[in-house]
Amino acid sequence: MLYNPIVPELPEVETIRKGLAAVLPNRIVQKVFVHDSRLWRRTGQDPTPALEKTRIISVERQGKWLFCPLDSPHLSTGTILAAHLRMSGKFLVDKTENSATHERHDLSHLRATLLLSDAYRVSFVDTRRFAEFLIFTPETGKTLRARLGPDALNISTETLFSAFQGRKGTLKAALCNQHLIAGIGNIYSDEALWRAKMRWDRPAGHLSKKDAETLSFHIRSVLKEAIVAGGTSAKDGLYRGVNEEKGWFALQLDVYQRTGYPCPRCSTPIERRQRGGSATHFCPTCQQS
DNA sequence: CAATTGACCTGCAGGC
DNA sequence: TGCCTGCAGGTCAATT
Repeated sequence: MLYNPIVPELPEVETIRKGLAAVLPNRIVQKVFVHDSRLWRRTGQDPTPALEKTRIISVERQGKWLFCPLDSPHLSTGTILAAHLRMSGKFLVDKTENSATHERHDLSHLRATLLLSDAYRVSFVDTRRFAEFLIFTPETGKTLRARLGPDALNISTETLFSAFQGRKGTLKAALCNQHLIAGIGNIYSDEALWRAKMRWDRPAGHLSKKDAETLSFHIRSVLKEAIVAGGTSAKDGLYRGVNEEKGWFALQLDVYQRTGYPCPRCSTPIERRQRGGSATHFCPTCQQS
């Protein structure tokens, strides 16, 4: 059986955000257990004590980041708890009196547990230990937020066009560059380029307005369709929603991890190129613009 | 400044 | 059976 770890990108993070947003807002963090201090490596400090007795205001998302604004008399106004799932981070939400969830799930990579009011429990599992948590104030988070590009979900022609202007790297690299546009990774860059019939190795800076219109349309539509499907999970893959549910967008993928299969448009076998640490999938025949 | 490469991690498939 | 290698890839620091 093929092992296909599916890494969370915008649609997967958005699906998780919705799941968390159904429970977290207005609940109080009663207790925090951090089982792996590497989770906080960016600041090097475990802010667990400061988190307790705070109220979670909402659960928001920009790109692949989750942001939870907090309300506490002990924290300065605007303090935010942020999480990035990186490769394999997963949230599970259940109630403490319902131990079945935890018994069912493999918790050997449990990294943190948050106990909330009304007996809700949020478990954070991360096999590969790339995920990170971060607490920042508007002041300390300025750099992070400023370096993050506009969210890809509703990216406009104008925004895409100006973000790619002057770039000499490939379209693929620009699409995956979170400083330019936030939320797209390896799956959805391949899928958007296939839908737009564009070569992955075109210089990003050469896009015309018309090209930017075409590409931004396909970015928006592939991301929205994937969100409707609940994201992409693979057989035995890593991504799950907060209630352990799989997403079904894998059934709608046209090129990603479909090397050798016929292109849905022209039947040419899909090709694969290694690009740095990741692979690009494309149709050599009908992705020529 | 922009682009590229290696490090960080772990589990599994496939080869021998 | 078990060891070894390659692959999955988001982000950042270091390098070109």
